[in-house]
Amino acid sequence: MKIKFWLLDLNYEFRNGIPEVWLWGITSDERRILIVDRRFKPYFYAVLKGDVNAEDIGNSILRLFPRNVIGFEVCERKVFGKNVKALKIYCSDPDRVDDIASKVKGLPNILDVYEYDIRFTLRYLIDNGIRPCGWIEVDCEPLDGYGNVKVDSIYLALDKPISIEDPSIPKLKILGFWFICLSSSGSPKPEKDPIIVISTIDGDGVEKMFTVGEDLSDLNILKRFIDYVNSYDPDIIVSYGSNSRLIPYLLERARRNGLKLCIDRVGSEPHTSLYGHISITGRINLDLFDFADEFQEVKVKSLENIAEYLGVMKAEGVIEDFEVQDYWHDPNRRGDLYRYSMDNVKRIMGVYRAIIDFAIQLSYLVGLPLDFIGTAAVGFRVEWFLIRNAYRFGELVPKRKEVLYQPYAGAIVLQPKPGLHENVAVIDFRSMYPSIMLTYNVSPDTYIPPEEPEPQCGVYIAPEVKHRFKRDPPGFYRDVLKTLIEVRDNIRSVIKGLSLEDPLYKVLDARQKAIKVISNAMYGYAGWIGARWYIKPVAEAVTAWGRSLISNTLKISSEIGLKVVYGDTDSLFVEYKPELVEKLLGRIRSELGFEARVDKVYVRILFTEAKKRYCGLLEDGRLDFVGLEVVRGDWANVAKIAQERVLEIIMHGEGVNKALDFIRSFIGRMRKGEIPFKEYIIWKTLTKDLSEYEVKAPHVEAARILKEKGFSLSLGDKVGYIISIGTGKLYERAIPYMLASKDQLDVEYYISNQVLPAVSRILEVFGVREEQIMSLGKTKTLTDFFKPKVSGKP
DNA sequence: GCTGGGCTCTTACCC
DNA sequence: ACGGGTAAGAGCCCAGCG
Repeated sequence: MKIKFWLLDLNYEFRNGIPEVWLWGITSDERRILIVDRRFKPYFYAVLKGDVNAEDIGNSILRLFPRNVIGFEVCERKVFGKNVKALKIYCSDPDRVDDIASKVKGLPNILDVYEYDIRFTLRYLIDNGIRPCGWIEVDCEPLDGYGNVKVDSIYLALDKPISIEDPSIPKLKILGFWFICLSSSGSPKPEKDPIIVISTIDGDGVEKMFTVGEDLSDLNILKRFIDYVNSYDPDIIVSYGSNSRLIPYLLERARRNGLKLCIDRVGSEPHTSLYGHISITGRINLDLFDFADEFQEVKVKSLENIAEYLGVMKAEGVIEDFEVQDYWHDPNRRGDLYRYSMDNVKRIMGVYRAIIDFAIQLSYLVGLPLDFIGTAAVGFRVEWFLIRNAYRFGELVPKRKEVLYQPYAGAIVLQPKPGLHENVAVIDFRSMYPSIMLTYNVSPDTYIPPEEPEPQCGVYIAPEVKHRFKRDPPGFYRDVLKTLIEVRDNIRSVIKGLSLEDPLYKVLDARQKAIKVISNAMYGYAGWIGARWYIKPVAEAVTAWGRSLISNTLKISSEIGLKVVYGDTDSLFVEYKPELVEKLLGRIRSELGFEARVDKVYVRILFTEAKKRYCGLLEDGRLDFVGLEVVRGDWANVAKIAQERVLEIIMHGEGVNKALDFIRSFIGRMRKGEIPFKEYIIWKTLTKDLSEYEVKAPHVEAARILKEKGFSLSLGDKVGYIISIGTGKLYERAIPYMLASKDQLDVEYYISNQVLPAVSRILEVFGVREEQIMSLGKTKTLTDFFKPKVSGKP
């Protein structure tokens, strides 16, 4: 019989000497099924020396490893674009492929071995051309003997699964959860601190809450939680921080209580996978924290901040770990704990709804299961996408090598013309780096090293660096990028015909966004020394062509008399004279062979002397803040608020005097203590282990204090601290914000080292020096603002 | 012993 | 554990100083 299903998750089991791939699926009539495929065998490639008899070598390998090697095929493949003769060597045990490959590598007439490090389940997906979060059809028959598996039906695959193009998504059963623990000091420790409330919400909005009694024994609530998960039987279990914190905590609490946390579909506990995330067999363990990086505007990546940013819920009523005991021991406030726990599940469900379409499409495009895709760093997302395409291209996947880091030149950034400019158009090249790779066939398999002769087809030569790339045939990157662009254009034209309410709209829009993300990350991948396909000249050539594009555009601008005020990498900021701008775009198209467009027009734009920092007023009255303190996460809010307000005043033409009035009154309010404590917190990331810091720094000292008090901190965490009154270095005066109070704040430090630098950076452009801001001396008049003078720099 | 200039370390941004 | 280019503050070092 033929079964069509949507692939949720997969794993493999080694049973009776046969590797079985288990495909967890959902059918269109919403049955949960398991398909077992015993037909797929693990393998690796051995590339042979040119003049040998492949059959003989294959047979000798068969004889050498009678139990482990079960067959071979002779085949033609490519290694960095060069044709090679290879043996595809099939093994019996997926876990021994690595080992056999390394032994085969040592045999005579073998040049090298490949693809022994591609995981079996991913190998299965790639070779069958099927994708997680996609529809699949397979010929199969019912299968018995898998009694402990919790699905509606189990089948044995009789043939290769086939991918079915169908963008629809079945109704998934979702369960969001959160819990709160009672710690006596610092962060809760699962070895001693019990869970006091577990809250859940399902996909239909049904809320459940499990609470402990006065005895603080969490045995019972863990049991009830486990039972509930199993009876609801979700496809996706979603939370925030599940991989690093929540599930490990639950596992340890269960263990302490003599329980097994059996919440998967085979009756076992969650386990850590090779990729570092926690796997719940047959379900998706979705950790929304893994997607927090997508929201660059949110600086402190807490659940409440992400949820607020996405418009789910205000970041209010938050109860921090160290405050839990106060609430618990106060009968009047215990309810607040329960409310907060449930609020967090509401936040989780809201964030889930905001990201799930994108996550599903990224999983589909890249081919990594939904629970890996979030955990995978950008480089690995690109890489798995490439590996899948390499198979199609006949290119063997190179192994990762240790490569020496060698920096290379990047993009051009122009010195901005400081001051206020009116009517400025931002011209940018559309997807500059991907376009360059496409146009000049820049790819690891088209690169011609200096010692090699020029091929028949001719070469493209990169400016400055002179790296050469074959004109033909299309390289691996060109092929992949071309497909991505075609698919994206296609989707965008389909979307245009859909109404916003059409369920397909959301799906397809998410898909085209996923494609864009991967396309734009290809250049970065190419220059990453950890990349399997890393070849420095590939990345170096891309930036060289980019620089020449920008400098040629500059030349054309000056030829046609269009003034340029700034530019960065793939953009030029020019005075907005529509006819001249059109002329420029036309010449870019005809003379340079690239597409550029007017990205936006600023009614007014302010540059300081610094690159990468400006503020622009858009036609609709909104302000763009770029690079300035306003958008940085490592300045106290007082500085950001003050700078933002000053820029509003200036950009809307209200004049320098009004800005000065504002600053003086703001500083006055700071001194009177009218600004809330939280606006003084400075957040900085711990980028290494505390012991590895070479110099003392405030956030590192604050982190040390926290650690001493029993708070757990790890790499990548943000530390919030304030600077307190006192003498000595800043790092001696830094106090973690949760241990500090308002009266300890060194307000004068914040005025002189946070607020004044942030606002004077702006006002300097108008000739206002920092000392003048505080003095009540003569200040500029309103008319001066319209004839801005640059401060007295050489 | 203190000061200030210059260098280094560190973080976070832009594209 | 995706690239290079850039700004900026605070720590740190040490020459120079009656």
